[in-house]
Amino acid sequence: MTTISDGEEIVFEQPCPIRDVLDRIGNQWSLLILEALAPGTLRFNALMREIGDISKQMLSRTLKQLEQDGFITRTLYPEVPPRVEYALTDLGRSFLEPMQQLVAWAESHHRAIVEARTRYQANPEQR
Amino acid sequence: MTTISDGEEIVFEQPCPIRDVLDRIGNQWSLLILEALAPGTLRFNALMREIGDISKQMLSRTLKQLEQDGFITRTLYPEVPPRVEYALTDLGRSFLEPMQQLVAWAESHHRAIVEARTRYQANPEQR
DNA sequence: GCTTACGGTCTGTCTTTTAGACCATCTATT
DNA sequence: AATAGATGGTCTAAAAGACAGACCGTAAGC
Repeated sequence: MTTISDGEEIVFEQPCPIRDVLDRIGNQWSLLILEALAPGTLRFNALMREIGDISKQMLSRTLKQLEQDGFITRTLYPEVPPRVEYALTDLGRSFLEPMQQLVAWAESHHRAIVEARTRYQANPEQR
Repeated sequence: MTTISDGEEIVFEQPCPIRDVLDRIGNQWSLLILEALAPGTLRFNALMREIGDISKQMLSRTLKQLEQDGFITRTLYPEVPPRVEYALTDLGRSFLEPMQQLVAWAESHHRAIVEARTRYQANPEQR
């Protein structure tokens, strides 16, 4: 992400929206979190368990980003121990559709990719 | 990526294909490269110019991955100076469809995301 | 009084990304 | 004749990012 100093304030350049969106959702964790939230609201630790191998830090940070970008809401119930619920917004839900297409593609072409890798490793002569 | 030692050899776990596919195409550069190649074959330096702010190293590395995974082909013409052409395979082209959907979503919801960010920064009190 | 659970933050380490120099060969310019 | 630029990369050192794990305060359960 390029930043240019415009007088006193910092301006974030977003030449094409794709870059901008990719910066956020173009990482493993964001997509996995959105997928985990697709069926419904989840709490912090429930998300951790659902995803399995994400660290607290990355979950916390990614959730913050997703909230910031309007994909999810964060609701804190001031109980003890605290309860925090994360849920998709309309924007987040609208993103599910293209994402599901991607996931579907991944599932149906996974075998082809694995095969391509095997082929690649079997023919190192032409490199 | 989790690895478990299975007796003598190392086994790479790929519990869900989504993780596996995301590992490769779930990064900025891969998607941008595939998008750049969508209209047709391009040479190395042409790709650099097209994408603009990618380093040679990352371009080289990501192209290698994409080739490995069967998304693109690499054709070296042994001339001087050397000419290397990158083109989408059928697999790569088939990926364009879900990707275009994602790009379309990004374009049409970009404004909403930027607005969400602005709102977020305007209301720091509830955090 | 010790452990567990909650939702995180902080720290130090490890990995990835980046910018930029470098390589060999040829053509075009000065 | 010297030099600059283009080709498609690799290499290195520094910056940025991700990770695991310790830590926090409060309260309930044992």
